[in-house]
Amino acid sequence: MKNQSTEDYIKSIYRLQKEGKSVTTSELARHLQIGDGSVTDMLKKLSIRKLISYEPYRGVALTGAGRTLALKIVRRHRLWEMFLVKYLGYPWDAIHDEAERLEHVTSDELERRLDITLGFPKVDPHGDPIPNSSGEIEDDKCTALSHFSPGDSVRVVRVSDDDPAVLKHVAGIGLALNHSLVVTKKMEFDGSMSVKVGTEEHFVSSKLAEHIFVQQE
Amino acid sequence: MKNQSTEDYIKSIYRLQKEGKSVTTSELARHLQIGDGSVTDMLKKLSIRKLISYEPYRGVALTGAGRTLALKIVRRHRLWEMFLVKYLGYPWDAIHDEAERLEHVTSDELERRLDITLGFPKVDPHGDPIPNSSGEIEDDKCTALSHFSPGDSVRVVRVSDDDPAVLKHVAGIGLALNHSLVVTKKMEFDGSMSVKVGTEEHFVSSKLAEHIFVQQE
DNA sequence: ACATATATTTAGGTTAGCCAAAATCTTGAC
DNA sequence: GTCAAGATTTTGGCTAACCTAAATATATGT
Repeated sequence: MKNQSTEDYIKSIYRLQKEGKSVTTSELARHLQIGDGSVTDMLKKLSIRKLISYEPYRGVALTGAGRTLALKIVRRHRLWEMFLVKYLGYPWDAIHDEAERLEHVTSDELERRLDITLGFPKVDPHGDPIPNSSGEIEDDKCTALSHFSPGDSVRVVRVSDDDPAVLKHVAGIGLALNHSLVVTKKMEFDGSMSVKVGTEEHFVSSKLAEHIFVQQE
Repeated sequence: MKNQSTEDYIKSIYRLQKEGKSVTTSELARHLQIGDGSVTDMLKKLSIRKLISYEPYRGVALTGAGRTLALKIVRRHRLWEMFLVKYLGYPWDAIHDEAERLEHVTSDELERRLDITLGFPKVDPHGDPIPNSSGEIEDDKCTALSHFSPGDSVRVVRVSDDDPAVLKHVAGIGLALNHSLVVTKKMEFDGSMSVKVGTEEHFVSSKLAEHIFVQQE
């Protein structure tokens, strides 16, 4: 489908841009698992359609229209994720790919009705904010767990959905959105820590701690 | 998408085959709104993939695998229709096109969960039977309203979803699935009739009567 | 500043699915 | 049985999105 591909590019550019990475051809190619040459082709087309500004050899940036489209796709993706969990009982580590497909076939009407049925959710099941219908999105004010120290009491606000295995593991140690935990130990040499969830104590590698985002309580 | 197109062809062939029409190239082309030559191309490909048996100049028929695929798509379509009505509050005349898109991006797992959440529905919102997960479908034992005569008391079992306007009109005169009605008059010269729905009397053109399927009570 | 490593673009080629027009087959009237 | 009308297939072409390899631009270390 024409849409499919366009939307994938725009979404990836949005992601990379947001992560602060410079959005280069090769970065995009890696992200989309597509050859560099193919990406260059597509960037030219997206540029003609005014969804991105593209200067050969200088990387790309979303235009206003591009950003609007990106946020629409993100909104649909996250609404679907919410729906999959809330109505179909999916675990939070199995929703990404389904939503990835559904987002591309979602009409304005369907988007609107999903939003209503779900009760206008503000965040998706991983805690990522859902842009509103006007394309505004709140930037989250949370910090990676890895930045905290023993004694700190925090609440889980978001868990990175980059890797389903991380999500599965997080659920496995009894954590979920809005759960509280206390940092009990921190190994300075490798950044790993121990945290107390309820009455249980769990080991958290530094890698894992970078994927769990929290707010201090 | 590769799937998209394949599934559209297979579904159309299934439909035409079921309606008893001979499934010819031109019939398919008209149904799919595609040029005759393009259809010939595609039929050859589908034939190679053993989804249809195709004899040039002689039309096509689904193979076992083709029929299985067709029923899978029909199942997904009708599950989605059910979902759109039951959970998102869509009116029954606005669900066809949405389901048409959703059906192509539905994994086995999603299909399974939809089925469970909906409570294993046997028919979609228009009364069309939903094939089970093994690809078995009940053939409906209903008759067009147009075949009945004054005095007959019948129950609405299915309404053709060919034309959204028909669905809208049927709802407009207070009819829905499982509602009862009595034929009060029939004009022999044009086949139109009057029916009593609850306390109200409504005119039903012969065209309309051919799209409402009922069982005698 | 220069050479080289790396990133990016260009060029040529592929596949899926479509179209329009030309060629060919089938069928029904006579 | 023949022939024209209608249906079907064939042919040549197009676009979107991809690929690989060659060419070119940028960036880096000294």
